[in-house]
Amino acid sequence: MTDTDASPGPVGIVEVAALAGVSPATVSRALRGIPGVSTATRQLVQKAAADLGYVASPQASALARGRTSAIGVLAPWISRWFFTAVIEGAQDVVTARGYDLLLYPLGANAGPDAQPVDTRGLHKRVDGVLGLNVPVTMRPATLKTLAAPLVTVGSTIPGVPGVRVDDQLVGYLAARHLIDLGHRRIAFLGLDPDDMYGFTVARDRHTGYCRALAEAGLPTHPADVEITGFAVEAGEAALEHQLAIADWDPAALPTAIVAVSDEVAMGVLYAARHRGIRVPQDLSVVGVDNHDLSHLFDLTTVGQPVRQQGAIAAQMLLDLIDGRGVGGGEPVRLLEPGLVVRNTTAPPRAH
Amino acid sequence: MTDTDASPGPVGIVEVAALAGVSPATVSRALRGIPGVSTATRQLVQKAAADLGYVASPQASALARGRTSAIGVLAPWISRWFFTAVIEGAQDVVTARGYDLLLYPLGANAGPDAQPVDTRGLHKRVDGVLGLNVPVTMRPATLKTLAAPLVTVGSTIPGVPGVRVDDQLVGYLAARHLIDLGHRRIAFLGLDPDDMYGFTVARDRHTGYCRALAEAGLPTHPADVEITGFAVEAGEAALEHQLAIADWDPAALPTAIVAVSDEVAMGVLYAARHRGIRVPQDLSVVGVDNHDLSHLFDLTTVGQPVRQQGAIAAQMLLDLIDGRGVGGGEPVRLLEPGLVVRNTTAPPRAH
DNA sequence: CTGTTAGCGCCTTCAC
DNA sequence: GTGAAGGCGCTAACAG
Repeated sequence: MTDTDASPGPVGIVEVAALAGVSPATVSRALRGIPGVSTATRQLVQKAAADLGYVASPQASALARGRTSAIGVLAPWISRWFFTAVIEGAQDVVTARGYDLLLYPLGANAGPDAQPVDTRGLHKRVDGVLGLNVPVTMRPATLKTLAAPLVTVGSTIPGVPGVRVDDQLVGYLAARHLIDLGHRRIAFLGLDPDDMYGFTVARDRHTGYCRALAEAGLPTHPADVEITGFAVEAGEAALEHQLAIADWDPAALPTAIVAVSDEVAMGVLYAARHRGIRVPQDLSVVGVDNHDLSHLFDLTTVGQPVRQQGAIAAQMLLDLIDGRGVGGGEPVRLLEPGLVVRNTTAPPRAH
Repeated sequence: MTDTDASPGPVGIVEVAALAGVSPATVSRALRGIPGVSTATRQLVQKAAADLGYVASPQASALARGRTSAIGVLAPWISRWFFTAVIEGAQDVVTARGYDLLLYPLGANAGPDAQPVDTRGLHKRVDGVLGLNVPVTMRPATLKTLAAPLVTVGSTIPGVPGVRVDDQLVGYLAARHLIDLGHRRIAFLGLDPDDMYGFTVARDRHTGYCRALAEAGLPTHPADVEITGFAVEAGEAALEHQLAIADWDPAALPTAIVAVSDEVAMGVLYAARHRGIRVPQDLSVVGVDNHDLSHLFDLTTVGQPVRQQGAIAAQMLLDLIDGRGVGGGEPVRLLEPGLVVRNTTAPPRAH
């Protein structure tokens, strides 16, 4: 395995061709595993390429083939654990197939007054797009001008293939767990700020929560449902707000809380601790995600396979790019969530 | 602002040229803000381009200019908070300058028996590389074949420009804070697994810690320094190990701990809680980073400006790419860490 | 100030 | 099974 190229000039396909004593066309064919090249020639070329340390220019290749060998990740931002975990899952798959991953964080553009994302020309950069909780503001016209296959992870867009966890089941499992423990007044902290992102996630989880309550014959109290988004701070604020509504009497709080994400749950735990509310004795809390750090809080949560969603979505996207439709079935793959019981849930205090 | 292009065929530079009644070359010049185009013509072209929804093909442009307008991020992995925060900081800067960000996680290749990273051809994909805690295994020959400007963040490579926090000062501030509180036996949990990554980070922080102890005339006890890496689990394990060494007698533990990262500190806090060791009454803990979630643990920590490091590094890299050397001075920018006192540190128990 | 002429490096018809 | 020619879409160097 020779690993040096002392050649000063950049090595292109012609250099390899010269060394191997064949034409550039043959080099191209040989190196890409295209049939119609004798085994002997192929090996000869491969050796020459290796000796020279040749790697085809992605730009030139892209220009000639009309393919970029890159896929883009569209996400509101990336510093939330969920997104990076999905990206890692996707990365493995696309890398193995020779694709690069481009980051397109929407940043400020994910907010309520987001500009319609300019996706024109995106298809010139990437062969496909992975949309992580793509905001509603993207849908109207921009998606049409995207002109590249799109697969979503998390929040779903009608008519667009995607991967997500069964969010209604998520909400159901969380609420059901609390009901089974004996709770009868359960809050849901986690509706989306009005149309902020257009996530279907929060709404679906709320729906599942409502179903569990209904099944158990429990009433739903409007004040027990809060709009939070997914951030830690929102969880803190929501518990404070609940306290305020309860006239600062902890005993008047719901006895249990379903948080839309582990981050929100962490915020709730934090606020509870600082208010002297004991978890789980005074208040039970369930999160969602099984965040990498959730075990540090002994947080009971409804886990979802995050990296796996990224991997599956990437696979679907690559298949789409290759013309293979999403493997004959539903366009949206639903994964199963699973309850992870730790220590932030317990039966309610006896009155 | 017309925003539709009903034209079926893809619009290229010639279409725009035709509509504007000029040559492709003029379109190219006008759209890229190159001087030597009359204001009238420029506006004409811009209007035509807008009407057609034209965006130049990055590949074609790259091929013609010999520039990719992309920069690569080389990192062990991305799901650690530090890395994503750095990336976000960098993203803003590069995006504003029209560059894309490519992800090159080293993945399994970051481990002790990592393959020398294959960076040949990387320069064909990107104009520059941002190295986040690039492992030692990359240094030998691979860096030479990189053939593209490199700027590091975090761990430094001799002779390579970079941005990092003053890690010795980090270690010093953490230890000094504990000393000032009255602690006399302070552990350091955080040396790197032997040469695993070749980070300079851990070593430097340890050096600062030693200096603070020496200044205070305190002895350093070898058993009080542990190899952990940067992960949560390592923090848990390290405290368990400390307990084992102390024959499971909490009173025989050091009274304070400097953890190399907030994640390690979180692990320590978790283990302490489960062992009934009270923080900060029985044990003080200081972390490093000021992680987004560290306030949830009331964690005292030595904060560093993470996103800012990403932004500065990106700026340096772009300057390097543009031929402007790193603005006349040290090749490595040192940022100041700052102690953030919360509630995991207190004076030691009186004997 | 603007147009014309050559490529950038590779891939893909077509011939052989 | 292999080679020769043309072009992917844009930009840079030279004219004018």
